[in-house]
Amino acid sequence: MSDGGPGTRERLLQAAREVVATEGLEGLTLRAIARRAGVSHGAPLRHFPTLASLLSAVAADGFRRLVARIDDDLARAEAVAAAEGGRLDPLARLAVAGRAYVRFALADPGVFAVTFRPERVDVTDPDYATAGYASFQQLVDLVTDAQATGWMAGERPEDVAAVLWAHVHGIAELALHGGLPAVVGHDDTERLIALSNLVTLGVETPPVPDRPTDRPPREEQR
Amino acid sequence: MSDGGPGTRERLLQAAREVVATEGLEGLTLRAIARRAGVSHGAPLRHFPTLASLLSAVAADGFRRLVARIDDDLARAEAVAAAEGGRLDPLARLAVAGRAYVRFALADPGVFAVTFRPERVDVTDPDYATAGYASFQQLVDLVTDAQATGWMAGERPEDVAAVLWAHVHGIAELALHGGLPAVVGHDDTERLIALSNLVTLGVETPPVPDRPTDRPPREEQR
DNA sequence: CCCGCGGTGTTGACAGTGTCTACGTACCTG
DNA sequence: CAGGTACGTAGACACTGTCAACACCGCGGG
Repeated sequence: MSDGGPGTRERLLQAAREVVATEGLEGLTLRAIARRAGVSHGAPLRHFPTLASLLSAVAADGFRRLVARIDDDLARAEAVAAAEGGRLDPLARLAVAGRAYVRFALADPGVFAVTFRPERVDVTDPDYATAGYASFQQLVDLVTDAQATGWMAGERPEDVAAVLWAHVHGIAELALHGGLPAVVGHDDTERLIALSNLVTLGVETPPVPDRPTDRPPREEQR
Repeated sequence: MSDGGPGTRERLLQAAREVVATEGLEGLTLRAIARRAGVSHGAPLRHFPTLASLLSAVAADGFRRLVARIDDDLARAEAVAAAEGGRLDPLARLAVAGRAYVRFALADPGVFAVTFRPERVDVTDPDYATAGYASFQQLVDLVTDAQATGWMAGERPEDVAAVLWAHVHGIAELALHGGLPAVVGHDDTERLIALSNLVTLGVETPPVPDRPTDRPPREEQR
């Protein structure tokens, strides 16, 4: 047998990402995933007991990519600050993490939507739960650092982290599905992110250079 | 004409609210609504061209009740302040409105969930759009008042309102579907609301007395 | 050898969904 | 009284997720 292609299980996960990217949440159906992966409509059930568990696997992977993206943006912003002979304030780091969260949501809206839609995902899936917990813990650590400077000192870091997460998540959902132009008159998400960070943290968002591999150098095609 | 009960159209809307309250978003199906209303599965389509448009009507009504609830809580908090010989700061009014928003979400989770789920609602429905716009405008007015005191002066009030709305909405979604205990270790939503207001507005949330008619005696028009 | 056997995939069911169409009725108006 | 219109029903259609039955295929043990 040729080991050239990935296993069917991986192909199913990739097919799910492609379907949600092109057809949206509505079209994210078990049979559509099977069609995209080139297998029969019953084949996915040999690898996942149910559709929700397949989507949970996609979501857990999304959590892990989110954590990596935030870490990467933090390192990137820190490098900029170091080049100017300084270091990033803990509040500034929180601001960078918040922007990275929203950017991640905008870069992969389908996976992001699946991840936080409890009616599509099996929230009791252990892999999903631990990946989500790790993502939350990343934020708690940033909050703990910030509290050392006196900001929101005395509050439980988990509570502060939950509030900040809710705020940033609300911004992401507004940018994704809220119809920004209809409600605000423009669609400058970056401005709303900066304003959100200013309101919650009282801090300007530090610059983060665009990553070279963010989008393959393909111009929009016709 | 109208003699015995409400018209079929009203019965359908009420049935939709009951179904989502008891069966959740998953069970909110056209045929389930029809069954609950005691009509055949095709009858709803005589009043609404599609399921999404029926849910849009439910959502638009939800928007109007939300506006009324926030106005009511504002008046209530203002009365408390007046009894103590003072008046509410504009930032304090924003805090009261934010708490009212979350409380509304918790009081009617089903309707709230439907209202902000674009895949269930027809967002182009004119009634839905104008009701949603009115709700947003209520917030913009509160923000404009607060800006007169110097807070976030110079920012477009629509932008500030959008950010605050996203924050409060994120808190509501976290409280509803985020599994607060799993992520934070307790389920004290009031504390998270207060903390959110403290972070965004730098202000303690003023007290709002519980309304006596919070769950009104479900009176039917007869 | 071949025999079973577990992993994998296919096919065909089944109940349930939203929506469309055909049909019936009851009521109001000209 | 005739006719049209609003409303409700029943049946179909193409979907969906899930399950059961069947087929293939690489193996290890009699």
